[in-house]
Amino acid sequence: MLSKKTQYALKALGYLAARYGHGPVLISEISINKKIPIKFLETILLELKQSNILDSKKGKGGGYYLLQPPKKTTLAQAIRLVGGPIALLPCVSLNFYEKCQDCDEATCGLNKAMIQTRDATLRILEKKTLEELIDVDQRKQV
Amino acid sequence: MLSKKTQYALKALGYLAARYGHGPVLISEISINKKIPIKFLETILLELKQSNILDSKKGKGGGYYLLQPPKKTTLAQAIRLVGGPIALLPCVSLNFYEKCQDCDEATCGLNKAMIQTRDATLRILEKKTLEELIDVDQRKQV
DNA sequence: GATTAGTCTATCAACTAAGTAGACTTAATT
DNA sequence: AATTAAGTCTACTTAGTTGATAGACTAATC
Repeated sequence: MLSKKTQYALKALGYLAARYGHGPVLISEISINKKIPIKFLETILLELKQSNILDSKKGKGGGYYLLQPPKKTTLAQAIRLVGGPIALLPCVSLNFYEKCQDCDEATCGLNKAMIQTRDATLRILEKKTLEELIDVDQRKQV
Repeated sequence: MLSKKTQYALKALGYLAARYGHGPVLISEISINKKIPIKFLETILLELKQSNILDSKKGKGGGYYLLQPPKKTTLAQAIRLVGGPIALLPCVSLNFYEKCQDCDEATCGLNKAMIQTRDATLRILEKKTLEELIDVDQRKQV
């Protein structure tokens, strides 16, 4: 299961994706529409900004906005930015790898099984982009 | 990523699978071989016992053992016993479902994407059993 | 310069991971 | 039968991480 933070980040990115090209969006607007605690959302958006996927504008008429078209960012990228590992075990994670102390990966059955699930998951998450997060009925707006 | 507890549980079950039919196995033996903190392991095994997948024998010559042949338990079952959700979001979890407050599942793009990854993951985890967790070079013993 | 909105710091609560201490149970030894 | 050793079972404590809240601060616009 993804952390709350990651879940919120995906929802916020989806909301911003629907508004791409239409100027900054208020934190409070995202918070209300996506039911995300506003102070938690602040820190998440700030972190996403520091990852250079978002930018913000201060003052009146300010807010957050996507830097690139939604199509350019895959779900796998988005998850890794805030949430960390996609794999179920550290020893099969591509980006957050840690070696097991107790087993040899060449013979470990658990490792083999988890690599398969990781690959199956990535096959999907690397194809889907932020554009797919836009609700079907809003998609024409983009 | 699975919780530490779930990771440990899978490793312990794998160890017990390799010893299935050969009497009780000491907690301390599993702890040493699988590098799991012994007191943490105790609580995990106890919980697994209460799920009726393991049983234990107290006193001298005691220990834990699998109740059923390793083949009978899938990895999906094992993970759910201790770790909970396999899905990446609550709103796509079969066994730990929670409705999102902010979206309609019929139109939500995130929901759709995550259902696909859940199904891909389950397709694998429901085929693999505890038998596959036995190290290749030990498998003949069973 | 007043208002609006993002940024930063500090704090708190809940949960997970892990360790400590001891009680209870069984089997072997005497 | 009593003792002892080998094991699980139960309760409590601590450290670290995650989730969530509050308030002061900074920057941009009007």
